[in-house]
Amino acid sequence: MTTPQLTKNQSLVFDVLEKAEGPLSAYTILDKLRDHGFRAPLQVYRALEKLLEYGVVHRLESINSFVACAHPGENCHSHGIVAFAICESCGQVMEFHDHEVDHRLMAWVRGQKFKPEKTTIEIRGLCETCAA
Amino acid sequence: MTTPQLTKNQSLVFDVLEKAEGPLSAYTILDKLRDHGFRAPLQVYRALEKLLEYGVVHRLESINSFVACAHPGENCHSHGIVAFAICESCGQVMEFHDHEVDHRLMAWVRGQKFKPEKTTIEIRGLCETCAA
DNA sequence: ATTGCACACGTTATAGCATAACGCAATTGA
DNA sequence: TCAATTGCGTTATGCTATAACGTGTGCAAT
Ligand SMILES: [Zn+2]
Ligand SMILES: [Zn+2]
Ligand SMILES: [Zn+2]
Ligand SMILES: [Zn+2]
Repeated sequence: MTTPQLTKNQSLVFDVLEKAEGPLSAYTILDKLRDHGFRAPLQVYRALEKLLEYGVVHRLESINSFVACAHPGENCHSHGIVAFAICESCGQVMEFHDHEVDHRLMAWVRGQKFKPEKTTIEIRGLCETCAA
Repeated sequence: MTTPQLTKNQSLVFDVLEKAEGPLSAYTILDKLRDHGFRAPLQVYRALEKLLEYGVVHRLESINSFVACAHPGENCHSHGIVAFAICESCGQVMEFHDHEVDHRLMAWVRGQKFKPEKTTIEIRGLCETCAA
């Protein structure tokens, strides 16, 4: 899927996420955009829905937050499963792909005749700096 | 860690989860226990906190729900990372462990000097029955 | 040109998930 | 006995997400 031209709200939300140091909750994004006319959560959630669809933003299920894709330009949807390491102290997120992990997980679910749609891999812990 | 004797509330919550067909939200558990005197969400969340600590219940981050461990008797914490396949149609959950997946993920984070604490792997999709 | 449709947007209200803060009672162990 | 710990009950609050309604705009088919 190619990323279409973003609408005004989508651009605003994406810019906030791109400039952020780490993942943001929808309500944090809302607060950062009040000066730009945002008044309600739905304005954020509707933009996020599209950005997720385009693959330029990821949702971190374990912390109810959103982060800009770390691979600008590429289409993250084509990399297979995306995994995240999330520092619980500073919020920094590392994003990576591992085909062997994909392969093992998909082999297992196929063996169960399970049809996968969306996979979440999130490792919470401490980044190098915060663990020191 | 060995599982201590459960308190009354912990037993009630655990029994509800064990008898359930699939994962339940905390508020669903609350509703099922109103006849037993439960009145407030905290009664459920406090019991869940302990059950998670003992490893007899798992939290499914992607659907804000809780499920009894599929490996009664064993201590699930000792199996390394636990992965779940969650049917989005019927709610059925399959739980499994894969040491190779653990190994790859842990090797990657070690390479980043990241110190992992808790890992979530959740595959949402359709089970064999629902995909037919 | 008019109609119909798709889509983004704005607003209000509501639903669903989780914890803070207080106090009380029972247990334990010094 | 006294202090510390743990579980429990209650009230209130905060955070996350969506339902339902209406508006306006652009565009294609008639
Ligand atoms: Zn990405
Ligand atoms: Zn950190
Ligand atoms: Zn388990
Ligand atoms: Zn199913």
